[in-house]
Amino acid sequence: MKRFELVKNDHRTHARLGLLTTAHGQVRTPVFMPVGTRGAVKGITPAHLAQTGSSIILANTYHMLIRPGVEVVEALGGLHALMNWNGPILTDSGGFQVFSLSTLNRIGQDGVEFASHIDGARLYIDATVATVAQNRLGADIIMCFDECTPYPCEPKRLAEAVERTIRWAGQCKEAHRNPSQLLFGIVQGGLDLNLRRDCAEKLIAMDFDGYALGGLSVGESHDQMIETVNFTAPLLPADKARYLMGVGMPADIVAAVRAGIDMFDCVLPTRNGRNAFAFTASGPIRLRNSAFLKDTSPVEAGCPCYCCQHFSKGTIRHFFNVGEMLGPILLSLHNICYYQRLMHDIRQRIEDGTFADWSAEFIANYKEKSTSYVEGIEQ
RNA sequence: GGGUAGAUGCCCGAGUGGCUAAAGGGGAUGGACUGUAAAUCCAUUGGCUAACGCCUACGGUGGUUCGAAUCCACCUCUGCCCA
Repeated sequence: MKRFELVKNDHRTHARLGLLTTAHGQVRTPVFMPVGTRGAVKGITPAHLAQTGSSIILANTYHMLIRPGVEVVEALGGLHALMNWNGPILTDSGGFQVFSLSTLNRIGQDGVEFASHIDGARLYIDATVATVAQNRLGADIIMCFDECTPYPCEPKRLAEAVERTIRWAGQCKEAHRNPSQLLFGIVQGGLDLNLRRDCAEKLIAMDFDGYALGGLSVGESHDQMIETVNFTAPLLPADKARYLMGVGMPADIVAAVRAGIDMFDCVLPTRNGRNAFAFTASGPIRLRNSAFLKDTSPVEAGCPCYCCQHFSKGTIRHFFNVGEMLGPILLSLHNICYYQRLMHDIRQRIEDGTFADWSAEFIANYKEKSTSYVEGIEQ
């Protein structure tokens, strides 16, 4: 069975349409995957999630290992039952926590020793542990255990991380016991293009079901990230899915699709939604701002989501102002709906051949509207 | 009428002679967030100014002092207790 079918290549960019087949259904790419780290996409019921056009969602191995643990997930009927999601699920291996919880772990040659961020309990994760856990959780796509590096990063550290990531990838491949689950390798290397190429070549030789780009959107600028994606994506096999992990802002996604990326995940729509930040076609808005006090219009005119169909900006501002949980819930829902509409537009544009101009204009517009986005984070 | 406690910036509230335009909350305003330790975090919040700085401020009026939100006198108002 073919796991990834290339449906169409855009003529003027590296963008492509694809169809990813998993044990729980097919996914049209380019795709955005909402993040449900601990088994739930924060604030959104699976029914509402499906209504946004989401076809595949994420969960996180590290967090599910900490609580409730693999055995409990199994006892509850597996990840799909726990999440009440019958579509495809992808689990991240915990490699991102090597980065995000760097103050709570110690990286060794063979694995990573975590001190639980909940109670300090020791949790050792290596390639085998991560792979076996993901086999048992039962996700449709599982990720190799990798070392996500920070930005900036010492060249020596970066090279060591790439070396470990490659070695661990081989161990993941070896430990992988369930062929109905797709296993993706992860290309690391920071902004070092030679390391990226090296890592990609070695992973490709191991023949994974798909390839991810990791270690990006960790503090570098949009342009730095896209430069790295532009260089690395074409190195990957055309007949396998390409996944840019953790990305990103709408313009990041559009730019990466231009480079030939098929899959994305990001916490921005839900996290920013909880923090009163709404993505809209005419740029981001912050619903806590007093400008919306008596605004009777929806967050985004024409948006079909439940939030925009039934609530005004003024009402949502009120919910945030008084701390009602409905505010975060509604904006999370809207933001995911926005992201899925964006992905739909992207696929449609590739389909009808108007993606190149449209995407260039989209990126230019978005850059203009978001200052922090252009500047990146100075370190 | 007698006694007693108090009056601080938008609000609550610390501060009992100089380090005070005044702690800490709250509220308000703005910002950040990229494979989620985040329904979180950060900044600003008397006036004028680009800034140095100047002015006005701790119930009121006077006073003591080189210097007062802080000490003294009187006044005004508020809470509580007793008649």
